[in-house]
Amino acid sequence: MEWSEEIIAQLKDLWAEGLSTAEIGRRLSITKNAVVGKAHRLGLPPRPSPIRRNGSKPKAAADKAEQPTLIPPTPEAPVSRATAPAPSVAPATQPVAATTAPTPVAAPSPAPATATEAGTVDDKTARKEKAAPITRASAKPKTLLRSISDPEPQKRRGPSCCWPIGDPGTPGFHFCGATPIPGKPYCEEHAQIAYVRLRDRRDSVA
DNA sequence: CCCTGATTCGC
DNA sequence: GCGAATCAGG
Repeated sequence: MEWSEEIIAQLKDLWAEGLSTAEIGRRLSITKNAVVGKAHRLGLPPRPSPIRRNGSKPKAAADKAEQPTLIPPTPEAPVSRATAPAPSVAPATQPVAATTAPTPVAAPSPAPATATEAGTVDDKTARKEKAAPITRASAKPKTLLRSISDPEPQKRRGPSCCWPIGDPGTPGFHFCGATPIPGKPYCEEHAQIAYVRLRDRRDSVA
C-alpha cells in the first residue's frame, strides 16, 4: 500500500470527520485495519473505542511479564482542587471537532420507498444501505479552504455531488460536482461507494 | 451475529 | 512501515 501524501491527507480528513475506520477504509479502498494501523502510526487522535485491551494476551504477549515497574508515587498534587483553576486558559473555544456524530446518517432521503432501485433488489439488502456519514461537504473551517469558489453549491444552482476530490486544504481540492441522484447528495458513481450494503460491503468498492 | 476500534506481530 | 489477525466492547 502506497500511502501517498494525498491518501494520507484524505485519511486524516475522513478520520477527523468522525467516519468509522471501516467507512474510511471502504472509501479509500483499503481495509479498516489499514486505516486504523495507519491512523495510529500517524498519531491521529483516537476515537471513542468500546474496548480497552489489557487484561490478557494469549499471544506472544503473554510472556511479556509485567515488570514491577516502580511507578513514582505521583508526586504531583498541584490540583488546587475544584474546577476553579484554569485561569486564562483557552476561552473554551475548543470546537471538539465533529466527534459527536460519527454516523449521523445524514441521508436526506426520507423516503425509503425508493422503489426505483430498491424494489427490484432484495428488500432487506436494499434497505440495508447505510447513508454515508460524511457530512455534507467536508468543509471544515479550514480557513484556507474557504477560498473555494462556492462553499454552498446546492444553494444557488442545482444540487451537485459533494464527494470530496483531493485533499481539502490544498489548491486542487474540489467536490465531484456531478449531478447527484435525486434525493441523495452524491452522483450515481459516488453514491455507489457512499451507500454500501451492510451485507456484502466487505468487498464492495473494488 | 452484526457492528465498532485497538493492539499485536509477522512480514 | 504495513496490515491481517486477533481481541474486545456494544
